[in-house]
Order: sequence, then structure tokens, then C-alpha cells
Amino acid sequence: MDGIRSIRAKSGTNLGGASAHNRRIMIDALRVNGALSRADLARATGLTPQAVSNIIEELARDGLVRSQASVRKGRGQPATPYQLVPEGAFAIGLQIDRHVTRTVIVNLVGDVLVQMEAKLPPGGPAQGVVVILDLIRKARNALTAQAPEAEKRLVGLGVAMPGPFGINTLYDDPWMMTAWQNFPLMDRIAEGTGLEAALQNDAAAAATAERLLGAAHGLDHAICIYFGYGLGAGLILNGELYGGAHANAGEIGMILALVPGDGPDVEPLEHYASMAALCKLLDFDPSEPELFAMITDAILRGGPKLEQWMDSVAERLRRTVQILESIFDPQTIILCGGAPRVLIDRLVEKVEPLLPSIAERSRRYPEARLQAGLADPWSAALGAAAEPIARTFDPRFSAILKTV
Amino acid sequence: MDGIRSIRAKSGTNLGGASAHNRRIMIDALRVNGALSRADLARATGLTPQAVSNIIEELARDGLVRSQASVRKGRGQPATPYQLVPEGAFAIGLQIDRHVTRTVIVNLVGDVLVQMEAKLPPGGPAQGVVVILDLIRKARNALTAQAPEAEKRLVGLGVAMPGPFGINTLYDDPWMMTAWQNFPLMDRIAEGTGLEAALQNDAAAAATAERLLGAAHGLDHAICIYFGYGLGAGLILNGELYGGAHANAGEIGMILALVPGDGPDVEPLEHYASMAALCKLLDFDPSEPELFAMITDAILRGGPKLEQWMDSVAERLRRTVQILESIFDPQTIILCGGAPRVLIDRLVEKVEPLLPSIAERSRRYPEARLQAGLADPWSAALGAAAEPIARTFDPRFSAILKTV
DNA sequence: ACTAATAAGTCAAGCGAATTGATTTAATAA
DNA sequence: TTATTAAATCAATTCGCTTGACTTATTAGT
Repeated sequence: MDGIRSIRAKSGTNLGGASAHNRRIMIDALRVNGALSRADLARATGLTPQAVSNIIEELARDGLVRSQASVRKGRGQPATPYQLVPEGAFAIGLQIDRHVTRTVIVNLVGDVLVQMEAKLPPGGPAQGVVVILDLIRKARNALTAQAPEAEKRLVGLGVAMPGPFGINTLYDDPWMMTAWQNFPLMDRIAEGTGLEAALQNDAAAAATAERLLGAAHGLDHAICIYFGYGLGAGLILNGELYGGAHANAGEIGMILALVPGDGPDVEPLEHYASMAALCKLLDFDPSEPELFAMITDAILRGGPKLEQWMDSVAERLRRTVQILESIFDPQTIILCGGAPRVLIDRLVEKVEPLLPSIAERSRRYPEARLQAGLADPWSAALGAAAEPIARTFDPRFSAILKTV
Repeated sequence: MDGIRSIRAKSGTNLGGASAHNRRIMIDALRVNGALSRADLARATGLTPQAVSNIIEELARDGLVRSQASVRKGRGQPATPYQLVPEGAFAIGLQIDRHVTRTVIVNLVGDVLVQMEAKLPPGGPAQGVVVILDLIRKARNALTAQAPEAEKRLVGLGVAMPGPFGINTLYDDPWMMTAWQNFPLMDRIAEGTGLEAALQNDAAAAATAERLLGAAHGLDHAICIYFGYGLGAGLILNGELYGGAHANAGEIGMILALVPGDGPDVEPLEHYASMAALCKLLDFDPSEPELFAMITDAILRGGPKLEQWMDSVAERLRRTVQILESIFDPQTIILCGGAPRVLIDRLVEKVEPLLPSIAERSRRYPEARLQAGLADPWSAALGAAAEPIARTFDPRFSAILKTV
């Protein structure tokens, strides 16, 4: 502790760092705004037109942007807008859930090109990782079959898994997939695929998906409540995903928040509000492949048991939303998840009217206080795929973080 | 909406921006680590020794750092450590509370040089701002009397006020100082002092103080619960203060969180847990100048009424801490505030044992899950003073944010 | 129809902070 | 006494951004 004194400091930067930052800025601006001319980009970023010109030229050479037909908009030379090239980059997303694993491959703008799933064997991660690597291999083959050049432009692989990470089983809870977390999963996957791999929890992945192509597109402050087999939240703060000190931020499934009538023995929120709780209520097998259809049917059929459950979940979510609004002061809160569309939509309806909070301001953004986001079994995998793209091209992984 | 298309983009950067960033990096590293040699700084920041040398030389010329006696630590040329020069910069902090305004002047390392307060007249902001400007004038005179050169090195003025901002009286609540918030306070102060002035809520200011010179020193993820006349939280996320979409993040005083026994008519948290609530309980006049001494006396004397109140507040804080831990996954939570030391310490004691949460990990940081921070009536003013220093010298206001 | 005004975009030279690699200085270890 | 290690500096180079002049393409005004 003396020879290597642990000095805490942020990283310095240099010309290369600044340049990398500016490249990412451009890509980010094009993603959020659609097509922009060089002059637009110069104005928006504060860089000189010449600098923008050089950067755009380089990005075009790299196959990441391309020009559109020029548009005349008044006096002066017409502008040539540039847009992202969808096939400029590809990424793999992998979701590992309790009973199933899903993988998707998306391009730079988030189009899904390949989509595959497999049942996870009960033998735990040692057997599971074999299935996973096999699934990824098949997905890559499918990608190559449909776009031969794509493989060269794979920028990475994102993995989404239920959290929390690094906790020694807080509650004795089979949902926590402890075995998976003590397994060198990421090493095995990185090794097996030859790709850079990053891990995040499923709620964070879903939030990334919302930001890149969902309800949080272009927002800098949004909280995404992920209603899946468990319950979590992805936190978009200052336009970045926030992970906390140990990548466990947003674990709202673990909060012990009461609703009127609860006693001191209240259980963690996700024991009430989650697909797991619903399966228990309806006595459905969560590993059932047709689970979503079954739940959708059940909801459409209705019935007092289900209505009562949704009402009670809505009450808990109503209070959770009030807490999140007070704590984060976000532009909006998004309810999304690996859950059937009808369920998410019904819950959003039932949570209204919201409780009073600081979010109740006269001049609000166009965004509602609470809205529905992406809702399908693939949303976590989609978000996982969005992560490497964000990592590669988002300014937040920029100059400041790493000297190049 | 067509002529000026609102394009959303982050700012680009250039050589000047990178350079400014690196300067701030250096100052930040010296603040957090104490004295460091140029070689240390080079290793810690990833910059070359030559670059560090140039920057340090420039900072020394500007009077912000100075060298200490060189130290021999083994083989090789002895290192010359550099430290921040306390009198390298000064800043004014101003707290505007319900009944009183306080101002402090601190130097670069946070030493308090001047400390003055004044009663606020009941006439509202129009009269109040006169008192405030007069108080600041007196404080500056006192500063000049004790350090004639200091006035030239004033980097700014920070104002701390109770939030939330921009809300049209959510509850009909006399605590919210609505009149002050609809008054062009900051313009008047900036104009009257000739200094750059920034506004934040008192909890955020207290968190800045904790980070620069309190329990959160050097931490990147900490939540500071500010127990003052009201209740709020300052959020330090990724080493930066987080303000939310409208600078109201951390308003935990407004959450409607229940404890066992509460009904649906639960009131906002700060109606139970705050100095205001305590004053009501004890029938103390909050504008009483000797309030802190009176409360301290009352607590030391004890008695069932007070114990019961503290127990009930502790129960609410216990649940709030569990929620904050689950949501933020911080390194630590700090209970601080404009409240007497004994009260803060007693509350921290009484909140134990904490509820189970994801913060309960086997290998925790040295930091406890909950600890006491700064606790005195001046802490918000101190934090307000820390803000301009942070703004001037913190890397977070760096290259990325503004092209120089 | 012609000219002035406006805006997009390029060219070429210059700048400046960091890098690179060689060098100097000052200590300890052998 | 010599080799080794580490801090710090010197001098030359690098490279992306800026500056300012210039070209191109369109509309507005007379």
C-alpha cells in the first residue's frame, strides 16, 4: 500500500481524445436528429464548419455516414444532409433470463436482423454457456447469410442479466441466479466469440433500448421501469445510463415500500409487481414458451382475480412513481419490459391518476409523467445489443474517459 | 419552429478544451490526494510527464499550486510534491433560509475566512435582497481587511435556497418560499455584487460541501440526506452533483413514503422528519436566534416526547435509506444538515440497525452504509461557497461542456 | 434579366498543447 | 566506485482544430 500508492484522479486528454470525442458527437447528433448537413452539425456542436467537414469526410470513408440528395431551403447554396448508414455497424445482444436465453443482432440504427432463442438447461451456467455460445454461433451464421459483409463490422456483444450483481443472496431467493453470477460468464463468452463483451442488468439494457429507439429517444433524464420476470429500473441521467457504485443502481425490485394496509413484514416490491408474481397468481409455469400469449389471453378475458392483482400492482407502482419523480426529477418515467403489451398498457392506465409530486408543473415537456415503452420478450436483448453500439459511438465513452 | 430548427447535440471540443480539462484534472487530483509530485500526477492522469510539467508550471505561475520540500523515497531523484495554494482562490457562499440569511467566504481548500448572518425581514424578497446585498458587502470588507489581495481572486458566488424550484405551490405550504422563487433574485445578486452567481437547493449545496471537505471527500457515489428546516438529498453520482431535469432532483422531503401504521393520507416526508417538524413539536419559534442551542439542550435533557419523535423519524429515515440504497447503489449515505450535531448523531444511531438492502455486501468500502456528515447551521452556506470553486476548477465543467 | 445578398462548403496556412525520444540530475543498491 | 532507478527537462515533431480568404449555388430585389 506504499510502493503503489493508490492515487485517485481522472484521466487527462489530448488531441486524439478530443478528436474521438468529436467523432462520437457527430454520430450521436445524427442518431438523435436524423439527417443533418455539415453546416447544421457545425452550429449544433460549436465546431467550425471546416472541422465538421473533415470529420464527416472521415466517417463517410469509414462507411458510417452517407450523403442524401441536397435540399434547397431558401437563399444560399443548398445543403447536403448526411445520415447514418444502417449497415455501418452491427452488434449482438444477449439476454440470459431464468429459463431462456435470447439473442438479437441489430445494425447501427437499431433494426433487428437476426432474432433467436433457446431454452436454458436446468444444469446451471456450466451447461448454459454451451447453449449460449451455440446460439450466438447460429445467429452469426444467419447474419452472414443475409449480409456477408456484416461480420466484419460487428462492434461487440452486450449481455443482459437480472441483477443485483455481487450480492451474496440477500434474501434466500431462487430468482437471483446466484450460480450464474459466480461463474466466469463474461470471460467465457468473450473467449468463445472473440468479441468485446459487456454485462448489465436487464433493466439497464431496456433503458438503453428506450433511449436509442424507444420512448426515451433524445431525452437526457428518464427513468425506465422494467417490468419483466423481476422488477428493476434503468436510469438515464444527463443522457447517460447510471450504474451506481457496483452496477446495481435501479434495483427498485428490492425496495421495501409500503402501500396503505401493509405491515412491517412487507416484502420486496418485485414480490408483488412482476411477471413472476403474476405467474404464481395464475399458476402458470414461467418456463412455458407460450407464456406471453397465455398472459395476454388471461388479461383480455379479465376476471376479478386478475383485475384485483393489477389494481394492487398499480397502487404500488403509483407510489413508486411518486418516489422516483421526487428523487430524480426526470423528464418522464417509462413503463416498459419483458411483458405483454396489454399488461404494460393496462398498468399505465391503472396507475393514473398519479400522486401529486414535483413533476406536476404547469409547463411540462410534451412527455407525459408516465408513459408506456417497448414491451415484448425481446426488449432486454435489444437493449443489450444497443449497449456495444452506444459504447462504440456515444460521446459519453469519450475523451474524458480514455486517452487514445 | 422551422427557421431555427432545434437540433439536439452535445458540444464538440478542441485543443483549448482538452487543455482546460487537464488543468482541472490536476487541481482535482491535488484536492483529493493532497500533495503530489509531477511524476505522480503523470501516472495518475495518464498524461506524459512533460505535459504535466508544463501544466503545473502554468498553475504555479497563476498562484494556484506551490511546491513543497522534495522528498526522498528510495532510489532515484527525489520528488518535489506540489500542493494547492489555499489563498489561490476565494468564493462567497450565501444561504437564504426562511428566517435568516448566512454568508461565508472560503478559500481554495475550504477554510472559512468570513462568516456573517442577518435576520431576513418579513417583507419578502424585495426587502430581503437589500439585506442580502448589504451582508455580502460587509463580508467582503471583512475579507479585504484580513487578506488585502483576496478580493481580486474571488471566483464567484453560490446561493443555496430551499427547493423545489419552478413548482407552482404543490401543497399549500408556507415552507416553499414561493415569493422568493418568482423574484429575479439571481440577477439582482449578480448585478449587485459584480460576481458570477449560481443557484442550487440547500441539499445540493450541503452535498458539495461534503464532497469537498466532508465525509464524501473523494467519493464518486454518495447520497447526502440534508436534515435542515426542510428535508432534501444531494446526489453525488459519478463524482458529480446530479440536478435532474429542473434542478429539483433529491427532493426526498416530498416523497409520500409510508411506515407501518400509516394510512393513505400520509403526508410528505419532511412534515415528519425536519427541523420544522421538531419546532412544531417543541413549540419553538424557528426564527429564534438561539434555536440550535435550545434544541441541543432539549435533546440532552431528553424526555419521552422527544425520544418518541426521534424514534419515529429514525423509522422513516431507515426506510428512506433502504429506498435510496436500492435505487442508487451508492458507496455510502451521509446524514448531514443545518441541524445540531447531537440531533444528527442521535438519529444516525437510532436508524441502526438498517434494513436489508443491496448495500449489504460482504466486502464493503471502508465507508459505513450510513454515517454522519457536517452538521451545523453554516453547512448550506459552506456548500454554496464550494460551488463556484467546483465550477471553476472541477473537471466536470470541462472540455466536453464548453469549447474554449 | 441582372445584381445583391445569403448560405454551404472548401482551400491553405498557422496554431498550440500533447507526444516522442534523448538528456540531465539526484538519489540508492551493489 | 559503479550500476540502477526515478524525477524532471529539452528540443523536435505531430496532428486536429481554427482562421481567413475563396468558391459555389441558390433566392430576393430591382
